[in-house]
Amino acid sequence: MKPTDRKSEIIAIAAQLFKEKGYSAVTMRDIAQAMNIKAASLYNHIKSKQEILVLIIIEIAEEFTQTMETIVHSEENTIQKLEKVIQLHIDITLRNADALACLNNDWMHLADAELTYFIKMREDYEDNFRTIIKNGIANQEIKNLNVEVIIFSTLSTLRTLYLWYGKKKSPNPTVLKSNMIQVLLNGIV
Amino acid sequence: MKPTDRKSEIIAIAAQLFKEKGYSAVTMRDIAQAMNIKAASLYNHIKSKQEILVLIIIEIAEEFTQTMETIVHSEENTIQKLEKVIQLHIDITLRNADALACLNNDWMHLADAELTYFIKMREDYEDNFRTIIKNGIANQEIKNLNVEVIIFSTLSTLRTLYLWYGKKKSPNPTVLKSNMIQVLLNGIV
DNA sequence: ATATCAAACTAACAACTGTTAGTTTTAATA
DNA sequence: TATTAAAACTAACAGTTGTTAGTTTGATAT
Repeated sequence: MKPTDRKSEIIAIAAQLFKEKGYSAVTMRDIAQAMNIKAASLYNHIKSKQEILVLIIIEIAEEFTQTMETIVHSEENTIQKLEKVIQLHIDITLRNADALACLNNDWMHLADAELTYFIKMREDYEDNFRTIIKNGIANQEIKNLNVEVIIFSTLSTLRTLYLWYGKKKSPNPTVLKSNMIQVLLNGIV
Repeated sequence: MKPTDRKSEIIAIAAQLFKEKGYSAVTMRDIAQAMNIKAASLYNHIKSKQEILVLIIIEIAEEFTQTMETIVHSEENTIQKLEKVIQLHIDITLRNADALACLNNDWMHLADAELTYFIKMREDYEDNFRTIIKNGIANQEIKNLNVEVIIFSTLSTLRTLYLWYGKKKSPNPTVLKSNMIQVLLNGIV
């Protein structure tokens, strides 16, 4: 479970702290203290605080973007595609909830090229999601409701999974997935 | 639209800035600049930066808590109660999206008594929501799915409404409400 | 015209921020 | 044992932070 090299360790601990208090509220001295070293020592491993944020966010954003790309262009039907999207979010949440929290809350503190890049990926992701839903409606696999409402209610839930997972009352991954599919696709009534 | 007194004006502008960058990343000088005054002048109207946060968050949290209390103890059936909850979130989102964003993202920067108070209100709110769902399942008004999954998928969507409202593609409030009820209660498939 | 008072201002503070430079420690290798 | 390189350290920097003290401005009421 423990990261092998020191740099990964810094990134993991930083993500954890960012999740709790947000990027701006966490100081380099906070991160250092959590590792039982001094702040200056961090710079033997990383270039800047900003670099930590980039390393936390971009990799995971790329995984979302690329997997979504694959799903959209697959030959499956709409329901199967949506199940794959749900699976994607659950997988990443289980693997790295801290980084996901950071991506959700602190992306706006990215700078320059990385900020632009991130926004582009997010737009692409949502556009691909929109395509799936629109095709589903056209095929009558999905009810003819407002597309934006469908997208945002589904994505809101999937994006904030990290907030709920790990709580006492949250179910195990398998139950979570099947229930999530039920709730998001078929409703609760 | 413009707040009558200067203090409300500060709170409104602060909420707007907090929404964009988060509490910690916004400085008193940022807030002052947005009002075309100097940072020190803010202290003629407010006690501290922390007080601004409290004023933004607590009032709105109390409204959620109290209205939810009323809904739970009403004589309506489960579906009607859930519709009222959806209505509550939409109403507050439309009236004060900035404060809602702040409540969602910056509550952890509350301190001492207010932090405790806020967490208590949030727990009460979720407990009441849980009660509604459990009763609904017992009455067979709601499918017998995992209660926590139902709660968190619904609440996630309602809580992050502020992220979506105001975007070009978002529908008008009436359409939003009816579609939201459809999607959250009856599903999309 | 004078007094009043809210609300702006200037100047400054002590603490904290990210970061750099240069030095010492630690542990593995030759 | 001596050498080396990674990774820790101390000390300090320049800029920013929330906040206070004391002063000036400008409009309103006397």
